[in-house]
Amino acid sequence: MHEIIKKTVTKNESIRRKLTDIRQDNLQQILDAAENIFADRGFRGTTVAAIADNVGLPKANVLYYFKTKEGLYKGVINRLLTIWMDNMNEMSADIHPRESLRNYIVNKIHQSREYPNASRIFADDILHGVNYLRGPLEGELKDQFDRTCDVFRCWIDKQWIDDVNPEHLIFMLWSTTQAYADHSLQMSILMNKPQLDDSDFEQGVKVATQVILKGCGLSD
Amino acid sequence: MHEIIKKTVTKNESIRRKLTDIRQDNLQQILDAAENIFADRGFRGTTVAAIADNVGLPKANVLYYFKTKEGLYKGVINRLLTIWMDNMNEMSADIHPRESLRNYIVNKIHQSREYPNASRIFADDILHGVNYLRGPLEGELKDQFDRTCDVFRCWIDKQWIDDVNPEHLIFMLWSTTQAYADHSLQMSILMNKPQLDDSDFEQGVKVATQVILKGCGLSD
DNA sequence: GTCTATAAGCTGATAGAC
DNA sequence: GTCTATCAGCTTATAGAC
Repeated sequence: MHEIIKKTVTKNESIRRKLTDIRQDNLQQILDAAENIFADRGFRGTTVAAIADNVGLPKANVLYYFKTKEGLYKGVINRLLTIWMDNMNEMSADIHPRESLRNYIVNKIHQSREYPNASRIFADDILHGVNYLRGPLEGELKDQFDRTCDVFRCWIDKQWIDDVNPEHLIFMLWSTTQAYADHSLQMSILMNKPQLDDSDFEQGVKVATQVILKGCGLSD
Repeated sequence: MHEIIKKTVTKNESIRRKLTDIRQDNLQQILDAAENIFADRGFRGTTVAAIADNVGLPKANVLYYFKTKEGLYKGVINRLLTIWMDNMNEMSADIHPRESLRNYIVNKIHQSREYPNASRIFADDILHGVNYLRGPLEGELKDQFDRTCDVFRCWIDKQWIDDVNPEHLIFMLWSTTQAYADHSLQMSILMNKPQLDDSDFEQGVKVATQVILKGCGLSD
């Protein structure tokens, strides 16, 4: 009898485990497809049907998992924010900006190349009325922003860099580096290329570090 | 008899003139409304009905003037491109970059403030699949881009500025200055303000000129 | 959990009276 | 030239059989 009970329990758990796996797998696949399509066509330009087709699932199934299109969009944004924050190598007041600032730029442009969806979806959210980023921007992103400003002020106090307004220096760093995701199409057209390649990203890193480091008073 | 004929002609012309005025006036109003709404919600997020409501005209009337939503969008883009190109103070190889480059930055940020719609609609067009800018980008905009690159190369040859890759320097100038239109919402949220004010645009100009001029090897 | 069928509403565009 | 009425198609979302 013990055996039977045990077996039954094991079997039930095994089934539950399997269903959980399917669920996790579907959630993952839906989020992946949604991320790509939202990045490509924006929130309003994306249809649930397009996402479902991309995963190979019926539309109703997608809506079973996420209930609404907005919910799915929020799911995508939240997942991207996690990666975004985790990958973010924050700058430190103790490490000299010559390395710290250079590292930050290299990292941000690398991120624009490897995860362009994040930058593009965020850009679309800010550009238009959707604005689901308002919450995070007022919370965790603002905290990070404030901390980075403090680091810059520290560097200025120590006279490691020139007296440059920290807030606007960050805006400059962000727009310059994120352009390699958001404006990559424009760049490639103007440079007569089908798309940006290794050398373009290299040049981008080179110009951004060269100009911003020297512009902040850091000699080569 | 001469008098009668003359009078009739005059009256017809007067009527035609008046109708032409109404036509021009309506076209203008529709384009104005469309520009604002396209800038706010993107191409796909904009409805013809919203534009018509904004002008106070029936939807069918708007479509009488522009036939299709795409046509209206193209009309808006073309009008913005004209302003964009006209307002563009191109840089000159003869004028020293200390003035020329500073002027360019001041002008671009001013434009981001005064005509944010242009920057936002262009950003949306590049960010998503719409891409009606591809034509101009391959034509007149590319010509201007190439000319500016040549000016930079000239400055480098004369050793007026450091050896900075001209293409990517322009990308940096554009993204930094246009951020004051495209990312103004993000900026204001992070700085705890309802919207950007005079001092923010001043600081933006200051930081951009300070960092980019010095970063290109131009001493204060 | 999955999927077909369908509701309910909106969108671009047109026909046709004035 | 203007506007009402309306169409055909698509969109989000749900009901209900399996």
